[in-house]
Amino acid sequence: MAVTEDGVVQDITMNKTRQKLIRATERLLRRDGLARVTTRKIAREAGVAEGALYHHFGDKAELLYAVVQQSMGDFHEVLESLPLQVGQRTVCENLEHTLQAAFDFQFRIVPIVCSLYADQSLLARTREIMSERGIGPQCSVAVLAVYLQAEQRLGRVAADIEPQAAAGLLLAGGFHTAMLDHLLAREVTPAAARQRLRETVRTLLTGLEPRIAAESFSAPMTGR
Amino acid sequence: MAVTEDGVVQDITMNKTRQKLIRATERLLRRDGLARVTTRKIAREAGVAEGALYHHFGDKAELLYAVVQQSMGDFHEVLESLPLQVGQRTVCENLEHTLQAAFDFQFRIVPIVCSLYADQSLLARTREIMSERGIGPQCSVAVLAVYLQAEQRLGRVAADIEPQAAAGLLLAGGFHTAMLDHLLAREVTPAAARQRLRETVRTLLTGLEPRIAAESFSAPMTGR
Amino acid sequence: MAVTEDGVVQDITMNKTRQKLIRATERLLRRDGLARVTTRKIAREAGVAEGALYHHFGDKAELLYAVVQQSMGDFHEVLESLPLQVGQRTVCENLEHTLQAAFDFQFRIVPIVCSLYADQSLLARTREIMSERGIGPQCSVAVLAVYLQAEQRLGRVAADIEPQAAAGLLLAGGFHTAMLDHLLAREVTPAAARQRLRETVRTLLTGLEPRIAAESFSAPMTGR
Amino acid sequence: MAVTEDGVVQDITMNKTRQKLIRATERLLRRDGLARVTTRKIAREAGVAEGALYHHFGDKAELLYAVVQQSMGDFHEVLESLPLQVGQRTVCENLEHTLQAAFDFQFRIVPIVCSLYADQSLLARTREIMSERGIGPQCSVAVLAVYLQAEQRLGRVAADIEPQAAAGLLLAGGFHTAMLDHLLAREVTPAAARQRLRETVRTLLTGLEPRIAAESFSAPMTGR
DNA sequence: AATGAATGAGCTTTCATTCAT
DNA sequence: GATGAATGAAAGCTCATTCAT
Repeated sequence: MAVTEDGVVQDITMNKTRQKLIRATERLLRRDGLARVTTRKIAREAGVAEGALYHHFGDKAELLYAVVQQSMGDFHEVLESLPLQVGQRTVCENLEHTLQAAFDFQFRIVPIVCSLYADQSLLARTREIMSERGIGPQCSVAVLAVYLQAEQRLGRVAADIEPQAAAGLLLAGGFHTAMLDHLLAREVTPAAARQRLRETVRTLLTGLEPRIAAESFSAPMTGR
Repeated sequence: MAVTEDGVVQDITMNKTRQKLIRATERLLRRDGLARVTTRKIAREAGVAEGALYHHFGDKAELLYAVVQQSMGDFHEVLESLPLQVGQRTVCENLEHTLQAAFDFQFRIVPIVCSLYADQSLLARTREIMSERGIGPQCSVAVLAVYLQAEQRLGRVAADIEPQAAAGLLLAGGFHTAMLDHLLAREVTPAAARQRLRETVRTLLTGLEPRIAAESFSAPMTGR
Repeated sequence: MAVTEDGVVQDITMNKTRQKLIRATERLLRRDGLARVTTRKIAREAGVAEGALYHHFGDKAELLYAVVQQSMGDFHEVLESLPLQVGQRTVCENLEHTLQAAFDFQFRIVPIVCSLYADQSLLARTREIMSERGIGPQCSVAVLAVYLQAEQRLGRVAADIEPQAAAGLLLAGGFHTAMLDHLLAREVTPAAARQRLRETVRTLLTGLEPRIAAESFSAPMTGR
Repeated sequence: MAVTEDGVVQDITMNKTRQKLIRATERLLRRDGLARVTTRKIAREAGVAEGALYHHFGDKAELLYAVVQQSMGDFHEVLESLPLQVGQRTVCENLEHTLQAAFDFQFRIVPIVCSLYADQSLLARTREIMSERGIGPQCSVAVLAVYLQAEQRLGRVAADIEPQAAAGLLLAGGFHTAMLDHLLAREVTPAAARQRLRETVRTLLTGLEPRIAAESFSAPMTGR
């Protein structure tokens, strides 16, 4: 037994191999997708024997659950510092900065998250894990919505929009873009990605409706 | 074209065995996920021999692609008719109608499309198919962007937004929502889905930025 | 019923398809090898339906036998005119000319003949066909041996060599070379092939033993 | 190197399962021909699981190649010792000894090597393997040619013949004979085979050309 | 006689899992 | 705990053959 830097007591040898396996699996999942991740590849990538996997996990699925747990755990860390930004700088800057970090994360987990959809029983188990631990993508949306709501109170965001819908749109944009980048094997430079993201934020901030002061008294052109 | 013994006119796409295979595949994909759907199971579910699959489709990937294509159904028509809607009714109505059809489609194909990401080589194969036939999700985005651009020219959409970014955002919203519905096994009533979609469209139309002071006293332009 | 130019009575329609199938099979056998020749490819190459094959042949093996019969039939035609050359021109010229024709033939049938060895039961059936019709590669050897024997009688070939062994060597050289050309995918120009063949013939004509008149009275250097 | 429980020293090539597979394959290849030899049958014949085959060989082709390599056995050694025979005993004896070993090898591999020609893609794969490892039938020809050249320098072989052509002819003779033995299912006693080989060597040594008049009265130099 | 969709056994290969060392 | 050879059940796919038209 030993105590790690985090102060957590753990059996070192056990966790060494266990962690190596989890990290190797995550790396492979990201690179090749679930269907191409075999126990043999995992063992090789982790630098341990194939049989060792079964000392630490009941079967392959349990190893997978461990990876999902760990990946999902990171999910809302991305948005962690957002509440501290309320009222600071401009809303536009805050959103851009946050979504930039979100996108980096989203781009990395697309292959893992999507892989879950290839196996309904794996997806169901993931659902349970998220529910048990109170995590999941909906949490990120919630955090972002809370931020927008706080800015609404400060009058820095329009009062009549639905923060939940806006937050969903913002995160959806990043995830969808990440998926298309993977699907189309697009090579996007950081600068282009940044520019793309900026346009998205600006579009959502200004809205699609024409805003012509002179006409604001006449009947709205896109009313319903 | 050919006439069956029943006197029913049918074209190639109505082939009986072919249809049985596509429908069986869709059923299994939704129920079990791609990783658990084998050619053997598909054939049994369709009530045909395994070899028949390879008479009608070059390989499993092509069958999958046929399922996606068939699922597009209504959405494809809605998308095609979108250019005709330019200047008609309100922008809000047109977007809601289009996104409604999009969401129906997206909800159906999430389990299939996401499954592709579980296998990088299948993803690459899909990329090829799309590239050969000049199709793919980016086409839907493009069609929607063209529509927005046309409305921009008519002054029914703000001149300074990026149609591409706005179109991406709108479709991303639906896809992301569909993914979450599947992941969380949410049971969403059609009415709730409709309401949700309306909020999303409204949010994007009005934008997050607070309206200028002069207007903030008048009734909101797109209140509900 | 009709009579062909060869004076053979045959049902034209039957033989048309039958011949198309045999020729298509031979072509494919040559190009792809037995393992890659499927009934589907044969039918397509012949321009008939797959089922038609079974109207003319009991099964695939029977079609193959027909091809082998036809190919083997050509086997000794190659050496047909050789008996007429006895005593004409030089032995060297006659051999070169004959082996040139033999090689062209051998190069073409290597893939077919070798394919037979991939299936012992096919090889056994071929053995029967050859035995029934009195054909086969050994006949070519025999024809060449008879020629050499005849030249021996005229004193144009050494009296103390075994015609059978010499004939075997000559034909073996061509066949072996043809096999290596196929195996190594060598591209040999007609000129190079001709040169190669000439050296072979010359080597066999002169023999490996040193022939130094002055020493012919001393003990032979390579006697036994 | 490793020592088994029996205290037997063994190296990698002596691996038990590996050897069982190679021997089973050779047996089946000889009995049924490549077209009828499946991985299933090989595993059953070897008494191991089908999957074991893929632990020891990358694919079926590599197993086949291992069979060929193992079959070379004695012949390889004889070929290697050939350079040491230069100037030793008589050329005739050396050739007979070498070709005897060659024929034993050739007779065994005819069913395998010929089978390769039944599948152009397998033939191409073989070509690659040979090219990678710098081996192949042409190497045997080359070694024999080098030997003949060395004997030429010693005056024990005629100076004006082409060693390459002569070496090719000698090995071709054995291969062709082996092919005919298989095709015609000839049962040849070792004594008859020996005699046949002797005649072939003698024929090539003396050549077909009639000896010059001056000598034709003396006893033949290599009579029997 | 000719067609070609349909069949289903069988192919090579993969891979999660076990177990003697 | 760790190892990695061995297992054997599937996987995707092929193909000779049949049969209703």
